[in-house]
Formats: sequence, C-alpha cells, structure tokens
Amino acid sequence: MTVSDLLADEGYVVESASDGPTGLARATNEPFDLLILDVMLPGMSGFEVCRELRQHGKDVAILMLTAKTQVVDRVVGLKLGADDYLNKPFDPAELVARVEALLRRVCKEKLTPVVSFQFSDVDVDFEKGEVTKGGESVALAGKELQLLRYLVDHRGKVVPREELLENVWEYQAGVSSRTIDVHVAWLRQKLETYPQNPRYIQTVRGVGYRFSN
Amino acid sequence: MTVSDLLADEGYVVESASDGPTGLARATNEPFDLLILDVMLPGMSGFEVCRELRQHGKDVAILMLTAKTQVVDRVVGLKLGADDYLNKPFDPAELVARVEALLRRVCKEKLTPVVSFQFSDVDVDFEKGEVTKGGESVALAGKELQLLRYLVDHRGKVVPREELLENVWEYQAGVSSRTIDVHVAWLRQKLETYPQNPRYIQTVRGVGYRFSN
DNA sequence: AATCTTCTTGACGAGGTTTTTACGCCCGTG
DNA sequence: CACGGGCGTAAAAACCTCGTCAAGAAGATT
Repeated sequence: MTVSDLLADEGYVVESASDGPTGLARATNEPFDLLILDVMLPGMSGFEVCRELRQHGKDVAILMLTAKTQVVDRVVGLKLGADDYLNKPFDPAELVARVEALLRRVCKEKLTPVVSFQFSDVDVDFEKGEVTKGGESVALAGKELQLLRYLVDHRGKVVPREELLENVWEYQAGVSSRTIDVHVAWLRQKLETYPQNPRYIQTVRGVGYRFSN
Repeated sequence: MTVSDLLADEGYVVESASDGPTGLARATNEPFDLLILDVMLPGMSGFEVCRELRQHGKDVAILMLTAKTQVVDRVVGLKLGADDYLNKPFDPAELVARVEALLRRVCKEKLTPVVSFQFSDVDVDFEKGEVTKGGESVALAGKELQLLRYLVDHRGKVVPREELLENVWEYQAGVSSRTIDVHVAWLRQKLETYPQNPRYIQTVRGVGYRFSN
C-alpha cells in the first residue's frame, strides 16, 4: 500500500509527483497544507526540494521520509527546515498520527497570518515591518510595503493593474496614471540586484506585474 | 548530561520538574514555549500530563520522550496531542534540532508579558511601577507606564496607533489627534539617551511605534 | 482655596510620502 | 520603417504625518 493510498483511505485529498523537480514545481505553484518528501527521489533529493522551498519562502509543513537510519541525516533534514521526519519502514498508523499532528499545528498557524519571506539576499518580515537586503536594513514606505505584500501574496501569478488599484489603492477614484509604475520602480530600486533588469518583480506588458522567484 | 543541561548550553532558559503532578501544575500556571515530557515520570505518566493539558485547552508545544520502542506508544503519544516524539536513547544533536523545529513553528508568535525589563541604562519594574535610569529614579505618570508596558510587551513588533488607542486608551471615543505622540515624546524625554534621536522607542511612519533593543 | 500633576487638544512647521506630470524608450503591429 | 500605446524614470507638486510647544481641563494634594 502506498503512502498516497494510505492517506486517501484516511480521507485526505492527495496529490503525488514521481520525481523531485516535478514535485518542487507543483509545491511551488500550488497551495498545499502538507508535503511528504521521500529523501530518495529521481532527479533531486528530498533534502534539496526541502531546501529550495524554504529558501523561496514556502512555509508549508514538510514531513521527510527516508530509509537512512543515521542520526546525522535526521538532523540534516530538520535543520533544512523540515518539520518532522519518519524512518522507513514505518508503521502506517504512525505516519497517519504524525500527519495529523502536523496538520493540527499548521491549521492553528493559518489563523494568525504570520508572514515572512525571503528571496535573493532580501528578507521581508511583514509582521515586524522590517526589510533587509544583504543584511542591511531597507526603509520601505507604507505603500511600497503594501504593494510588495500584495505581489508576494500572489507570487507566481500575474497581478493585473486593475487588481492592484482595487486592493492596494482601494478603489480610490482617479488614482491611475503612472502611480503604480512609480511605486514598482521604487521597489525594484530598493530590492532588486539589478533594478534596470529586474528578476523578481516582473512586468507583464499590457496586464500588470508578477512576483516570481 | 541531562536534557536540561543540554538545552541550557544551547542558550535556552530551562525549568524542570521531577515528577508528573508538579510538572502539570507548573505547566498549567506558567507560560512556556515548549514542554519536554518523559513518559516515565513519578506520580503521573507523561501521557497523562499531556492529555490533561490538552483537555484544559493548553496549546503549548509538547515533545514526548520515552524509552519504549513499541510503535503503539508512539501513536498513543501523538494522538493525545503531543507535537513530536523522540526515542531514548537519542542523539543530543537530534533533540536540539527537534526543539528548534518545534520552536520555529510555535514560538514565532509568543511574547509573554514581562514584569521587569532593562535596556540601555534604564531599569523598569512593572510590578512595583518603578523606573530608574542610570540608577536615578524616574517618575513616570500612569499613562506613560501603561504605554511603555504595552510597547515592551510587544517589543520587536510594530504597534499600530489603532492598537494603542484600543489597549492603552481603551477605545475612549475621540481620543486621538496628537495624544499618543505627546506621551511617546515624554517617554523618550525621560528614557532615551538622545530623545531627539530615539534608539529604543522607534516611530514607524504611517503605522505606529515599535520598541526595539 | 491654591497649587501641582496629569492628560488632552490644537496650532504649526519640518520633513517624508504619494501622486501627478513630463518626457523618452521599447516593443509589437501594420 | 513609422506609428502608437504601454512602460520606466526623474522631478515637481500635493499631501500627509509626526514632533513640539503651549494652553487648558480635570483631578489630586497641600
């Protein structure tokens, strides 16, 4: 019986990927409550997938699964940002119990929108209202922070200018012209490594902007 | 080396209890970030302590520790509401790694109210309501002390003006304008080394204030 | 009653923030 | 290739926020 089947039998909605890169891509673009990563994956180890996700600010719950029994591996897994770890072979009941324990914690946290996020050498803590780039503190004005937050909250997707006007500028009649562009330019100026050739805050001509990492 | 010593060496503040009922009482009455429960405890098993706490709504993070190796026990522990589980004997590094993983999830939000606090050459005792700067007693008026306390309790975070009005001024209708600023100015005047260039009581333009040290 | 302390408020200015304006470039299209 | 709309950017203009001061109200103290 596979892990998928096991959890499906428990009533969970499960998706699976058969290799590392595929899983990483899915985990990056779709919202999940919990990831179960096998360390031994074709193309990319579970450790790598885990590290990639964490480095890109994904705070989804991660349960690592491996046949290795050396303690050093368990520690490496947890240090990389996994939330729990399970040895193969494992008791199906224990897997289910751990999944439940993890989900219970994740749900609790969903209630308090704690958002921190990092990309490149930039670290954003929306709660503290602090932004650093390469360790140096960066001063962002109110609108800049709101705009960044909105883009990051919708990272990976194109955010139409309309949507930004509605949600960041709150329907303020008349606000248009180049206002959005100006704020985007300032964000790039302050956060991008090459503001002239932005990598994270991308322009989608004719539509809007997209944050991508 | 005991678990207490191990974690203390890592820089954590640790308290321990030598039997089940004592631990339960302490965990009930004092705020902790994380509990480590041995299943084998005099007077009351770790399982029972865990269940009691959960039944009374305590959502503190719990790491269970046991020598038993049967899977059934591990499952029981998790089902009772423990967040993680570790077999004895364990690698000290793994314990630390798990504690870190748990705290990362749980501790993010937790800020426990303080009774005494010091920064710079200032010493604040909220219980006695006494404040000294450089050994000299400083007289703080009621509102000033409340304001300071609120900021210190939320140190590191930005406290919006709204929140201050709600919690320090208790929704008093109409109270706004420059009232907050004035009290902040007085605090700075009395506590900051350079009131004109405040280091601890910071203003976050457009949002509120933040205490930071 | 007189005085003192605490709290609140309004005026004002300095300085930061947001929007607008203006201009030039780039890119896709005819 | 010429054209036009969309975008980047700088600078000016409009706007807002906060720190400070001074004055007054309310309450406590003497």
